[in-house]
Amino acid sequence: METRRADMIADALEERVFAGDFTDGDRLDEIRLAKMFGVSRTPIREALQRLVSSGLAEQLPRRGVFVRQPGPVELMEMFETMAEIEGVCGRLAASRISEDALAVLEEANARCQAAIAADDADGYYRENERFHNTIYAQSGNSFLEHEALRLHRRLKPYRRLQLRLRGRMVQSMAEHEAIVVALRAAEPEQAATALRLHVAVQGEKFHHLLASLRMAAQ
Amino acid sequence: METRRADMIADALEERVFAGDFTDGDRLDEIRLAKMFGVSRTPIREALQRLVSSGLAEQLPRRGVFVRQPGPVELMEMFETMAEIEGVCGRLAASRISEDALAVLEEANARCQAAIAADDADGYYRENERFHNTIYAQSGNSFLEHEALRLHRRLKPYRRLQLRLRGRMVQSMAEHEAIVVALRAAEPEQAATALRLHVAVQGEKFHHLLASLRMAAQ
DNA sequence: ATGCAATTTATTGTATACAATCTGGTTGAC
DNA sequence: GTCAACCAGATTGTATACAATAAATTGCAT
Repeated sequence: METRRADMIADALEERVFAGDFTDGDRLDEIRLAKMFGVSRTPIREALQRLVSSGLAEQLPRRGVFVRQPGPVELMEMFETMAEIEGVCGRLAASRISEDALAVLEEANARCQAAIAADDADGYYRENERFHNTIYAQSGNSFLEHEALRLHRRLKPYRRLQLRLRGRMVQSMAEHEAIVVALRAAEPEQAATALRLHVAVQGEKFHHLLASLRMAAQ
Repeated sequence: METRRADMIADALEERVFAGDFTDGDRLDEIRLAKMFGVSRTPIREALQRLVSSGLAEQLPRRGVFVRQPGPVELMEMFETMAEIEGVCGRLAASRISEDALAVLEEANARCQAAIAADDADGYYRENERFHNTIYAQSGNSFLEHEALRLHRRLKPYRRLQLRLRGRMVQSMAEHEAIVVALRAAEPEQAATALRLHVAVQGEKFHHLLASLRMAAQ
């Protein structure tokens, strides 16, 4: 349970950054935020430090902290890194995954299919996340798992966007199937490649999305 | 330049944790530290939060922050993760590395050789670090580079220990040579494997070291 | 003597007060 | 008119004061 106000405020601020209430370059004014949350500057400052340490904001000493949304280049880099890390998880999982976990993956995929049929985007996303988290865990390396979860969390808003593209969900499902096949066959390189591609495609799709948004803006 | 006291204190505390002045489970008493550094609790608390966010300490709400040295299992997990990430950097670098960077790698290796001949452990370590940092950078993905640097920094003290094993430095050098060959040949998988093995061996050696230390303790 | 409970003490979390420094604009010299 | 120095206001960084909560100690009953 979160009992520290600073932590609750940090969560709230992260939400609002993701939601776009605060956008890139905005200064996070301590006094303003303090009034906004009805607390003193102290817990605000602690919360801001947490944002900084998780990369959502940047601190210029004696000048303040500014939200720092990643630009297109950094986003692509983050997607590439995520793809590589998921590939690693897959390669390790291929030789370590349990039968139960394989069942969980297949179940998640089945529910994803159902969600597509029902046009339930939230349900799809929830099961999709479950699929990926399971693979992280089955890497058998909890340190790596946590790193993967961290990055996943950071990319969440963007990953989600990309799913809105027409036909992306069915394609994504096909990729999931291929991943399970490789894992069940205990083929490390195949699993790694399948996962790497799966996430890399997400990055590409996202890139296309960005490009089309930019076109639309002109 | 570091002008904020909190940041300087954070650096100092990290040093002392690495040096073993504070060991696993120790509570980092705010008042004690405040007196020790001659400041108030405020900058101490900021510094402690930095330690927590970098994983060197753990915070139990309303109870304090405690240093948290990784145990043998977590250390092996960290080494494995480092090995995988370096492998990834190598694979990406194989198709992206510049001629200049290749020259830097070869120069670093030459200086490593010289340091071995001169029995200069510090020099060896410095050039070794340069070697690895160059590969991170040549992954062409600065986000990945930063992640690699972060982990590297975290493992630094342990990596260093392992070099003290007899014959390890010459073996390590041979591995470096193989890595450069793979990179120059632009062979992604070969480079990835060479780097993965190189770091994985470090983990193994470190494990042996731990085991022998444990034997000696009995 | 031991186990439990109430109180006391110590420590963290938050609020406020003060110091240091950065920003922006104004003034003055050239 | 341009540029630099300086002053006023605002904002961050640090110190201290207060509140809330967890640990420790004492006292009591068994």
